Amino acid sequence: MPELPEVETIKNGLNKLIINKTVASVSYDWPKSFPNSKSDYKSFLIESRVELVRRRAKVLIVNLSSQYSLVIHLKMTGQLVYKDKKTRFGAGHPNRSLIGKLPDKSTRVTVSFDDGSKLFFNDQRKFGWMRLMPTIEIENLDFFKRVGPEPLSDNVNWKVLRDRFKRKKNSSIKASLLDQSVLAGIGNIYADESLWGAKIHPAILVGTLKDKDYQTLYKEIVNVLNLSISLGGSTDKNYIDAEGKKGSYLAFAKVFRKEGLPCPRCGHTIIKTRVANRGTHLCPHCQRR
DNA sequence: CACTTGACCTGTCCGC
DNA sequence: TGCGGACAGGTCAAGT
Repeated sequence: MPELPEVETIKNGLNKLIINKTVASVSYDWPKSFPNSKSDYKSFLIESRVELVRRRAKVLIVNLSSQYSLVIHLKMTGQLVYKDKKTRFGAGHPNRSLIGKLPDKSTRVTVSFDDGSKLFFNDQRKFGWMRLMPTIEIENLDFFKRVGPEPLSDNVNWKVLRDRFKRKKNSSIKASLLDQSVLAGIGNIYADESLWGAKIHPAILVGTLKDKDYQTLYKEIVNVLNLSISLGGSTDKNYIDAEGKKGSYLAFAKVFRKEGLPCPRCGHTIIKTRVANRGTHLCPHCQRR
């Protein structure tokens, strides 16, 4: 899915595109993608106004004037794409092939605003969801009660990272980075990229890490996430932002999907293996066990 | 408890 | 071409 940088990019886009718009109607064709009762969305989504779009971990929160919010998880293949009435996606338009023909067969939910513009929730694999709930109850969701701190928050530093990893000492470092209750927002791409930056083998057990490792790893996580946000995230297959644009981070990635290519640091061949049951990319020379 | 595996889905790619 | 299996950015429930 969209990881932290992709969700952040979508959030920024939506804050430019849908603030103060009023919902006119909603339609959906896959109930699990929109698990809300008809009376709820008629009362608290229709005719309510979008006030603010926020992000926590990989989750988007659209605050509505009804005191309800849409809580959205895009999981692996979810997209949130805005399309207004006047933009023409004619031949030659850069986003034509991506959003010109929406809705399409992957469109699960369509939110229509009263000015005729629409927000499409597309999701090929149907893992994602868009749930309506009272804004004050969001913090009580199990996920939000357990989720770890935001890695780019001012309150987080390498010592926080070390403390968060304490209870994971018998897990691999990669599995721990993917665990949202340890640290929020990191997924498979940025786990591999930051471990390469820190020269740490993904299968190393957390219990063997030294303070120096945490210092380096924390710095790499911040660098990698910030770089990706500045590049609009990573587009591997499905990801596009709220305007239909792809992200360009993977052109700068060092190991993710780079198996068979030389390591940009030492020239040894990058390999792909399996750690924590996930495809894992690393340089076997720089990242020793 | 901590940790791993299977399930949720569709689509694509690769080997036979 | 067709078919089976593995795999894909995430998370949860159920297993050990």
